[in-house]
This record gives sequence, C-alpha cells and structure tokens, in this order.
Amino acid sequence: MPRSYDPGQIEPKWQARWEADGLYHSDIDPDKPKHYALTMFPYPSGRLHIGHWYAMTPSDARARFMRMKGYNVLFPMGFDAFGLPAENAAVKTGIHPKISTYQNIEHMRKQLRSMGAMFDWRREVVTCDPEYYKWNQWWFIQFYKHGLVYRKKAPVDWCPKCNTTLAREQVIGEERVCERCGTPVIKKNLAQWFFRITDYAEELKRFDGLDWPERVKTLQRHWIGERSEGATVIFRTEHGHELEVFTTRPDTLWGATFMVIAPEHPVLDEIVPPEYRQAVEDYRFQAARVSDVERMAEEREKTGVFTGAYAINPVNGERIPIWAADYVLMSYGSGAIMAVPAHDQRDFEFAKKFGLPIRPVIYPLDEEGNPIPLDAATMTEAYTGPGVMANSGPLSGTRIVKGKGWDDPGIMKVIEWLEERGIGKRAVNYRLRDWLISRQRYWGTPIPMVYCEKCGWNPVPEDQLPVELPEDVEWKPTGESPLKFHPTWKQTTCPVCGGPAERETDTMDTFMDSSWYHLRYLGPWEQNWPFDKREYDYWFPVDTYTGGIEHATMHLLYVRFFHKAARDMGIVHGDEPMMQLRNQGMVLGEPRDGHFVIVRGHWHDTTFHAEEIEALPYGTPREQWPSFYKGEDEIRGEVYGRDETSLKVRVNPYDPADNDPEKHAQLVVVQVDENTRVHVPGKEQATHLDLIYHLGVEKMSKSKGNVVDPDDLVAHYGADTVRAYLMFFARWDKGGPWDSKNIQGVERWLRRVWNLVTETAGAAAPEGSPQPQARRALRRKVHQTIQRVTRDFENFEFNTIVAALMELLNAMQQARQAGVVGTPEWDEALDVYLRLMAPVTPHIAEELWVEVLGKPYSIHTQPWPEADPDALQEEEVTLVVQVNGKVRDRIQVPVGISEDEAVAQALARPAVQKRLAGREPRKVIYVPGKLVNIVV
RNA sequence: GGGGCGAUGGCGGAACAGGCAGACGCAGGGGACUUAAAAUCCCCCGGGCUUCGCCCGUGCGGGUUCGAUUCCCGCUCGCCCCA
Repeated sequence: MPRSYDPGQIEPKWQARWEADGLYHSDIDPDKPKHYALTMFPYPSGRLHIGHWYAMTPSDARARFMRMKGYNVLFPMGFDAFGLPAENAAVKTGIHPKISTYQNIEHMRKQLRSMGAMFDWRREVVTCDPEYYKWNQWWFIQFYKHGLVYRKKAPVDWCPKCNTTLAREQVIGEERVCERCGTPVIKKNLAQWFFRITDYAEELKRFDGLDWPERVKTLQRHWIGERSEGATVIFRTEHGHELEVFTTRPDTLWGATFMVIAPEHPVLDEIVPPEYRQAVEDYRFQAARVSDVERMAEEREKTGVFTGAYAINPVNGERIPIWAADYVLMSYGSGAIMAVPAHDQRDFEFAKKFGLPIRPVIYPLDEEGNPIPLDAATMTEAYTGPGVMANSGPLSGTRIVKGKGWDDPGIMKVIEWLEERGIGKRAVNYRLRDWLISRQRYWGTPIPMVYCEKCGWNPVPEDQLPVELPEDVEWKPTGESPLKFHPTWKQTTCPVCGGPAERETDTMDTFMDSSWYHLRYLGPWEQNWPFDKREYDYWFPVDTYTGGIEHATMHLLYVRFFHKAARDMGIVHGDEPMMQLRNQGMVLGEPRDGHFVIVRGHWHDTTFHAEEIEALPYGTPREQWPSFYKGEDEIRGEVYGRDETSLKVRVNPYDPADNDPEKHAQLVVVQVDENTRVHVPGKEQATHLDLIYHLGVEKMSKSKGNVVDPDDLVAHYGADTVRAYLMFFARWDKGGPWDSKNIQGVERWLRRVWNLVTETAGAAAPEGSPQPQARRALRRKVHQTIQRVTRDFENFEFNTIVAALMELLNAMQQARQAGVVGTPEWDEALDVYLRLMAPVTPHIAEELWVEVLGKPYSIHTQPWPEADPDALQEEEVTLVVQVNGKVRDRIQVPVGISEDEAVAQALARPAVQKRLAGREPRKVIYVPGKLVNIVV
C-alpha cells in the first residue's frame, strides 16, 4: 500500500537535509557561468505576508531553473531592518527597536525557511547590524569626498506625526500626505544633507543594454524630467534674507519688477513684517484649500497678497515688492520666483490684476533684424520669444537668439556676467530633486559628520567607524529623535583640530541601506571593504532582479545612481548594477458575500433605525435569499459595511448583467444601538459586529479581514502547493484576487502526481512492445512540455508552466490507460516530469525522485532536460479548411504534404463543395501545417 | 488635463510570429467506485436556433487583410503614474 502525499512530513525533512548538506551554498566556480538572481529583501515587520511569498517563490523557482540549466546561481536573502515602524512602536510600547527588530528577524527567518527556497543563508545581511551600517557611513564619506554630498537649508516636506523629513516621493498624491501614516505634510526650513543625484540625471534617463520593463523606464524618465538650463540668482530682502530663485531666462532679470513666493513657503514666517502677518495668514488658509491642479490651471484668475516685504534686484539694486501667490507651487523649484511680467504670461496676468509695473527688456526683431520696441502700456500679453536685450544696463543690446538654454550666446553672456559679480551662477533644473538623506530619527544609520565651531563640518575618520547608535535612549512621546537629547552621545572631538565638537544627530534615509545591499551579499564577512573583491569579480552584476513596481522611482533610481557614483569613484565597474528587472503584481483580497439581513425598525430622515436585525445563516446561496426590499418599517438586503454604531445594507439585488454592479448599489445606513435585538444563526448574544459584510476585490488589509496568512496555508496545504498556486493563479506581473477554492485545484494536481508516480514507478515492462502509437504520442508530449516549460521559465510566465505540467499529467493518465506503463517512454516521462516540476515544487519532486524512483540525491543538482527534436516531430497535422476565411472543416494530413495535394484534399471535402456550389475558387491560400483557405 | 496599461465563458486565465478562440484550473452537471462520505477515475460544460446541422461570439464603432483576441483609427469603461 503506497503512502499518500503528506507535505507536512516530507517538507521539513528535505529542508533540514538540504540545509545540513549546504545544497544551496553558492561558491565561486570559474568553470561555470554565473547567475546572480536577486529578489528585494523584506522589511522585518514580524510576519511574512502572502505578498512576500508571491515575490519570492516564483523568483526562487526561476533561480532553481537556472541552476539546473547549468549556471552557478547566487540567490541571497537579508533584511531591510532600519526604519520608522520599529521606532514608532518603541515610542508607544517602550520596547527598544533593536530588540523588536531582531525578534522579528528571528521569526521571519523561520518563515522564510518554510518556503523551501534556495537562499544561501551564509550571506544574509541585516542592515541594522553595525557591521552593515558601518559601510553606509563609509559610503557616505566616499560620496562626501567626491563632492556628491552637500548640506543646505531648504524648505522640506515634514510629517508632523512621524516627526521627520520626507523625500519628495514619500509624499503621496494631491492631498500631499505622508506615505507611512497618511498625515498631511507641512513645510519646514531645515539644514539637511543631500546627495547630488541630479548630477547623474541625464545618464539615469538612459537604459542602454538593460532588459527592464518599458513601464519602469518611462516612469523613471518622467520622474527625472526635462533638463532646463538656466541660472540661480540670489535675491536678498531689505533685511538681508537670502531668496534663491532659478530662472531659464536670466536675460530678463532687468525686467523683474516683483517677486512671488508660494504661500506655504516657511520663509514667509521670517520675512513678513508684523502688520502684514494676518493678511498673509488669511491668504495661506485660503490657498491651502485649492488643489495643485487648479493652482496650475492657466485660465484661472490669479490671486495673491502683498507680504509687506521688499527684495533688492541684484542686477540693478532696485527695490521690488514680494508677493505671495498660489500660482507659484512649493513643489516647483525653490518655491520662489522672480516675476518678469513683460516676458512671462502668468506674471503678466498677475501684474495686470494687481497693478504692478511691467517693464519690457527683450525687444523682438523685425525682418531686417531691427528691434521693435515694446510698450508696457499697449502689451496685451507677455512676449516670451527671442530678440535683443533692452533697458538692461550694461547688457542692453545683447542678442538673444533662442531664448532658452546655455547654447544661446546671449543668455550665456548674462550668466557669465552674473558669475563674475557673484550674484548668480549657471544651474540646471530637473523635476528630479537632489536626494535628501537626513532623517530626524533614531532607528537608522548615524550620519558620520561632526561639527566644530572652528572647522565647520567634517567627516568622522574612517578608522573610527562605525559611529554606533547608543542603546541607552529615552523615547519622547512626540517621536523626536532620542539622539538629540542623549546626554553624551553627540559630544566628540573635532577630527581636524581636536577641539570639542558635536556629532550630527540625524540618521540616514533607509533607501541608503538598500542602495548597495546587493554588493554586501558578495562577502558580508569582509571586514576591510564593503564587499569581498573576489566575490565581486565573479558574481557582479545582478543578472535578474525581481520586486514590486512600487519601487520604480525610489529604490530603483537610487540604486542606479549609487552604482554610477561608485563607478566614478573606481569602486565598481560597469554602468548598471542590475541587468534584468521584472516586477510582480499584487495578491489582492478574496471577494465575499455579506450576510443577508431582515431589519425591522423605522426611518429617521435618510437613516433607518433598527429595532431588530435577523440574519440568514452565512453562506445561504444567493438564489435562496428572500427578495430585496426597502419599506416603511422593514428593509431586507445584503450587509455591505459596518462600524461601531451602524450597518450599510444594500437593498437592491446584484445584477450580473450590469457591468459594474458595485457602483449601482443602493445602500441604506442602518443605525444600531444597545436596544437593537440581533439574531445571527449559530451565535448566542450576537451583536451587529458579528455580521459579515460584502467585500469586492480589494487590497488585503487587516481591518477588512481579507488577509491570508502564509503560515496557515503552509500548515494546511504544504509549501509546494502554496508555491505552485501562487505561480498558477494569475499572470505573475499582474497578480489578482486570492481564491481559496482555486488553490484546491493545485493541491489536487500534486496529489495526482504523487499517486501516479508511486503507483507506476518501477512497474514491469508489458509483454511484447504494445501501443507504439501511444508511446510515441507520450514521448512527443513529454518533449513538447520540456520546450514549453523552458520557454516559459525564461519569460517569467509561471502560470503556463504549471498549466503545461497539468496538461502533461492528463496525457500521462491517458497513456497509462493505453498500457504504456513500464515502457522506456513511461520511465522517461516520470524522470522528466519530476525534473520539470522540481523548481516549482522542490519538496515533492525530491521525495518522489529519491524515495520512489530511487534516483540519486539531489534532484536539484540534476541537469535540466532537453527537448529531443526527433521526438517533437509530428507525423500528421490537422489542417484547417476555410472558405472565405471561415473554418468549415479540418483534415488530417501527413506532415510533409505538398501544397497541391493539400489543396486537392481540401477541395474534395463535401463541406467545401457545398459552399463552392459549382463556383471556381478565385484564390487559394495555403499555410503549411496550418490551413487551406479557399476564396470565392 | 497629460501619459501608460488593460477589457476574452459563471470565475481566474490560455492562445509563441495575423491562421482551429476559450489550453489549464475553479465553480456547475452527469457517471463509475464506496454501506456512506472524502479521495480517486471517466464524461459534459461560451450563447442561440428549426440541433447528424447552422448562426452569433474576444468592451463598442470603423478600417487594413483571403483571414483580426492579435495590426491601425475613433470611442466607452477600469486601473496605475504624473500634473
């Protein structure tokens, strides 16, 4: 009696064996081609969720496939362990993030092992280890030494709840809320450390030689934006406050008659005199209600308020008023502009509305090249074209050829003039901003910089790294960084003069950690360099990188910048760190019906006050529901939502013919109070909170109760089933809703494979050599499947891999009935089948391979099967016979049939004769092996 | 508003290069085995009709082609990104 399939028994057994044997240790082997497969490492939140499985197990399957194909494969894993959640939890619970993080990592290591993935754990990296973040600091100092780091006071996005700065891409959407907590962000003027990623903007827009999704490349190009060449010019207020503006038209500086600052700009607090504060505040309040889209709209009536402050135009010393207006966006440039109404349309409209002076300083040229003077009084719109400079002091008369870019000699002449006087300098502006590194938090890498009164900012000497985080810290309920308040930590000595100095108390953005972790995997044991150089020479670059699309403009841009900067420092080579990128989609929640309820009560305005709620047993089929109803003292329908005091009940039935039934739901709000009697079958003393509400396909979230826990799934189905199902249920790059029924199909598949192999392995050959046709057919199917599975692995089309294996199983089932068991073809089929499924379901494949077929351990070191062209050869093909492009018949013909013969056979068919009705074919199209199309 | 992606049975999805639409699985129906259930095995399963056959059918409307789920144009809806 053969054993039945028991994943709970075989999976831990093989996991332990593989680990003990070091089966997945990846070591340098110069005789084999290498393949560095990398999947994004997780944040140690404490529990692995199904999304991690979805990202990792297909990536693992492909890494295994590459290994069987003969590559020496590296597939490492680690933890992205710094970050806000652990620290926010510490503020709440008092548990030190170090403790919670390492506990979480310990638990997640176990969970990751249950996947049966081929991770080489000797290379694990944990970014909050001093051993790791020492190198973050080292990198920071290299960047600093190469002029890629600067410190600047700048208005930054600040989350008041997380008490820290946010990078531009961590501010989400029109509402400008914090990515982590959803709190609306505010602006603060803070001195911060920046990386000069914009130095690499042009190169980052090129993706030469990269096999990356078009979507990601486009996203990054858009994110970086167009290069605009111009100059930054320093304006000062009367009281000496600096206001830096960027302009692409420095040639119009003499025409700047006022300045405009975004109303939310924090600098306003410093420059607005007291008697204007109220007006500016009022305007700010009003502007905060207008969306950026509206603010940008060209046709919108301009609004604004005078701030009471004046600036000095540095080119002519003129005193010009400073206005606050919402057509200047904080998110664009520095949030302040010089306004040149004669030559900028929006400034023109603003000046007209508020009666501000307009002074033309560029005159267009007529056909002979003579300037046509402009008169402010008669201008109806701004003149934005080229011409010749006028009213511009020493530079009057300078030709402006294009009115844009540094290759315009006139503009360049102006910039040089500005630079000579120290008023401004050439500058390039992109949509992309420099990378803001500073975070005002504890749980991150300390920025290794020291401030000395005498010597200013200097890096910590490299032999003093790492600058470790102090452990004895106090959590402020506000979430402010404990580093700032630590009694001794920041006191140090100046690396230059040896005098007393203070450490930087800001820590690094965690994107720093993930910008080079792929290098640290290449020798996390290395003490004197961020990676092992021998390992680097062998494994680098990453051949295949997999992860979520949400990292398209953050992590994936930073990681490329980091690599290019390191290349220019001579630390790494090649232009790109990751050659091939693939993104997986998302596993969404499973839709479900709600309880059907009959609610008695009364109406109060538009809400229905419930006296009694009676629910049908959950799971009652829809056909058996009573009719939906909305009446005076009773409503009947499906529960669509609930909170503490109310239910939402859908009172009109779902119409399958409706293409968007969710949108047309008529929902009644039902008020529930302590007097409402609630009856839920199978539940004593039920409350309305026991009612299950309807869910469509939505993101999984705890609050909706639609998350699936991979641990539960593994306990119930085994890891192999979960792995295979995640590959099977949807296109990997698309993802889709979870389906708890569908997974049983995959479970059934594995059980059928188990039974087929255990029941037929080692069977004696049948007498004689029966069923030559069935044997050939089986062999053909086996080799066709090799071809399909191989191709699909190469293309990351995991769903069709599983489908092809299921199909082959069905074919083998047929062959079994035809008496093929025990033949060489059958034995080959079993052998190939297990190899093909090994990357997808590594445990069952190993068990059947070693224990049932008795083949040598391990299946995972076996070569990938190759399709035999002879076996693929069909003897006969089905030709489709069409008349006027419509399929009318099919004929079985030998493979090598001639066109004449095929056409003759097709014409002879009664179905064709009937439709020809005596007419002569006008044209005949023959596609060998496919079809004959007869046109009349 | 701009850009990108997508729309195929009751459901998830296949269809490699313009050539048999619906592979594979789920759900559903029928049968075998079984005391019964589970498991397993076999068969059916887009719609319609006057059902040995015929007609329609890949969001909608056009076009190119002998032939279009596939290519082109326009539209509708949905999702994502940007503003």
